[in-house]
Amino acid sequence: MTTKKRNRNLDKSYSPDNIEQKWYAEWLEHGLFNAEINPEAKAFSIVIPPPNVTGSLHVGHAFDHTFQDIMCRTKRMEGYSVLWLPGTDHAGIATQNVVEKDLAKKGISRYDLGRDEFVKRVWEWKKVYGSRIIEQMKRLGNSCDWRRERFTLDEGLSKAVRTVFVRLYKKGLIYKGKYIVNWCPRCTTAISDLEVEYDDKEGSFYYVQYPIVETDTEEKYILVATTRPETIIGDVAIAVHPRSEKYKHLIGKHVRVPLTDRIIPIIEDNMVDPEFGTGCVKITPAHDPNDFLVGLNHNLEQIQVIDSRGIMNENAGKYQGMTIEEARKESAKDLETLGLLVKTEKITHSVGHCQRCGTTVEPYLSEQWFVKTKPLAEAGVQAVKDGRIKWYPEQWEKTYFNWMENIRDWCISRQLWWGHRIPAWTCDDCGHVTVAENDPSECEHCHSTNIHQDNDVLDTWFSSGLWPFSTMGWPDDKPELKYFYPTSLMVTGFDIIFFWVARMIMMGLEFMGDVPFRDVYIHSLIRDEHGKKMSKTKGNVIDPLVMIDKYGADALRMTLAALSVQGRDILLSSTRIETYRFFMNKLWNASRFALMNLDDEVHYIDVNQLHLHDKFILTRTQEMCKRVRELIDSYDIGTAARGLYDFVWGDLCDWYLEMSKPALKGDEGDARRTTTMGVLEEVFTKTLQMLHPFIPFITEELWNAFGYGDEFIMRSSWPSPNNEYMFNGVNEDMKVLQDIVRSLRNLRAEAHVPPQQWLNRSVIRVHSDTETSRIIKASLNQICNLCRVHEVILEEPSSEWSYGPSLSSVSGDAEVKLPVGDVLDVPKEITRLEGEIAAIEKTIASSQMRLNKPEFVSKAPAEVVEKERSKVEEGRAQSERLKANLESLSK
RNA sequence: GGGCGGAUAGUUCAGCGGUAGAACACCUGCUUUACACGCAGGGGGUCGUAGGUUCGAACCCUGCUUCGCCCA
Repeated sequence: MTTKKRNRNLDKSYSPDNIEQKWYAEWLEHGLFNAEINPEAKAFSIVIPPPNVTGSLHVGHAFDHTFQDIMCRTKRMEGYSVLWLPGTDHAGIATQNVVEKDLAKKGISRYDLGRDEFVKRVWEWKKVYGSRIIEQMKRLGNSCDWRRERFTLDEGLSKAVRTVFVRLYKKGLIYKGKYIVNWCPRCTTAISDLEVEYDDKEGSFYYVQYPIVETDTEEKYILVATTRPETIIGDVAIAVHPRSEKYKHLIGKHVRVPLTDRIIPIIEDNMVDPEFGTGCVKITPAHDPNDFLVGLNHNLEQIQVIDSRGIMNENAGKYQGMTIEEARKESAKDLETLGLLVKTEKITHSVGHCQRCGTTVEPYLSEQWFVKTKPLAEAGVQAVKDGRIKWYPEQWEKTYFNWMENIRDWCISRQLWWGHRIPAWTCDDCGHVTVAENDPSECEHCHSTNIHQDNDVLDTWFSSGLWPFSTMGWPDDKPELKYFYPTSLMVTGFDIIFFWVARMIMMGLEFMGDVPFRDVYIHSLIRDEHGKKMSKTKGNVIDPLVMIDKYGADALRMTLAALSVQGRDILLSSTRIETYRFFMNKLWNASRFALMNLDDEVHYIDVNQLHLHDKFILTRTQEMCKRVRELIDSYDIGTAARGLYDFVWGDLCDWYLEMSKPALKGDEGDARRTTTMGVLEEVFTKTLQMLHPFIPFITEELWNAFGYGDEFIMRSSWPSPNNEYMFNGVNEDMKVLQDIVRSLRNLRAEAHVPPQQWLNRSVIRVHSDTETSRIIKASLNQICNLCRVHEVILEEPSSEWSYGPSLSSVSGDAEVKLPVGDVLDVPKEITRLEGEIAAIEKTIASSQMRLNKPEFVSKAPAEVVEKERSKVEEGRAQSERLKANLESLSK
């Protein structure tokens, strides 16, 4: 005989306080999150998308992490050796900005400190604040192997970054050059194309006349439209389309650049759209990416008039020292004075902004490092086409292909101090650039010791791209890499598909020779309850930590899991979380009920003692074990969570627990009581296990209360369906019973019988040779119990009616009646019956209409036709019975 | 300009070829011996629009309207 030490003194309502922290500490202490290389077991691994070290946990992380935690916990229970590898990234610009702002409060700039001292300060800052988000992740219940926590600027990861840089450089896939890049004048650094966000902004089109120098033309001016008059002083040409009827006779002539004395040519270039604006454009190679290319093709001068801080420079003449905005106004005014400004026109155009600080991005000519991405991208496309990587939902594959197939070179240098400094040293004597993994002491070409390291650091995403293998010790040959790489799954938001997912694929293929992950699950973003993006300025941010404090981590996790659907934004509100908080209490109380009715003995189920409702809940439990696992394995955690919610609240609490009460009280004898206890044990054990990945804390607590604490639920195996407890047809039979019960309860409510009042009897009239009759007969006591009547009488529909005035309704092929004596409100009951009859006849009519169509009968599947026929048949029988009742009332 | 996704009950969403569902909100009863963080019952939808395919369409196809996102 097995016994369990039960805790029958659970609080009347669930409170997550203490419980969550207590179990997290226990799990940690027992090393349950630790990933071990176990050749006997299959590996399952996820590397976490490293949050920004400056950040704090927002609800998007909470969602992302809940999803990963559910996967990891489930896989552990399924017997995999699971690695969930956590960490943070150094977020170059963001972190540098934060620390600079902090210093600014004390009136210090990073230049006052110098590079080394500043970087030291950032590290200090990181030490103090960088662990905040990690602590927050723990509150959510993340089962990460914290021993393996990594940071993109760690020694190991930095080594990986250098190795990759050097190898790509040697392969010719990294190069340095002077190009137009996106430049943030506030952050004073280059940024990649992806870090520019475009917004429609109000602006003006300035129509400016450029005086033609030659006198042999009919026109004296050529009219150019520009949004940026402040760059006119940097103009080096006017371009027209070679076949432009309007302008082709001007090709080769010259114009005088307004506001200057310079003379520039009118050139032809296919890039010009003759339909747009005035049909010709000014060329400013130093301040526009398109003009830059035109300038290269025509070998034009590059005149920079704006500096790295967005201030007009020494080439800008009288505008020197002005901001771009000021210079724009001022030059427009001057053009007007000169009579060269024909008109201005309001337009909306797309303007790029720095993703980090919102400042208008400037096209800026500077020396930068780039990755030649084409060859890497081709391999990345192939990996997905081959099926080595699968996207969930599949549609994202298209987005990925589209970007990868049109990829442009990636500007990887940043003019920052916080980050991986570019491992390139230029020789002051011979000019040769030495790129090396270890800091060189001399130029590899001329052996001069007069060398200096490049000042720039690498884009943070350069190091994030290596995350799936750099975190496992690459470039060293580590057993982790063999066992856990490629990782099983990447879970992240669609907003970083290009920034990160695509780059990990390229880097993984290039350096590991294999994909970084087999599956990539892309989820939507969390928005507020009105579908608005959460932002601090809008004040609609839902802080997951506040929600955890208020409702508990389990409630938040369950909410996020249940709301998750593929391919749609997730709208979250605190009332949503409240709903799932109530679910925790429901589960708590259901368990409390079970515990109050269990003794310390573990009772086994005597299959011969099972009633319909027992078989039903046992069968449903086994079905859930199979289904939930399948759903989780196919990443459909939303359906899984909602299914569990409905199962617990509906099948288990509303029906089974209510129906188990008589047996548990002993009303059905000892054998029934012990078997029912066995059923509770079976159902609760498995239910808690299935719920555990979603709501780990409360399930661990309840697992203990049930006395299973010799082993953590976290370490238990995913429950497997037991065929002995699966019974054919019980779900359908149960539905018949439930419909009868609902009909009777409905009659009670219609007659305003107070819920607690017991009625003497109800009568169910059904042919005794039917399934329905068999089902009801076997569950008479249950009907009494659920409908609060002392007696249920089963009789033939033809029997003479002898129970006086009563309410009646139909349920399937049964007629349910509730004798209520003289209190029957006859006119009201007549109206109700008429309504019920009308509803039934409507369904008969619609079925009949289908059956009347010969095509339906001949073409629809036989079972569908049969279903319609039986609907008509049953409907007619029902309506006849109700009509008879109606008639007897009307008398 | 190219691409993607959404439009279903008051609200937020499931359903995605065979009789419209849930949660919240609303209404009516309830101190029913697990739970008022609860129980029972109820009202509420011509499934954006116009066509098409089909015996049958919320579901498949096409156009349109509208909202959102990504890319250029």
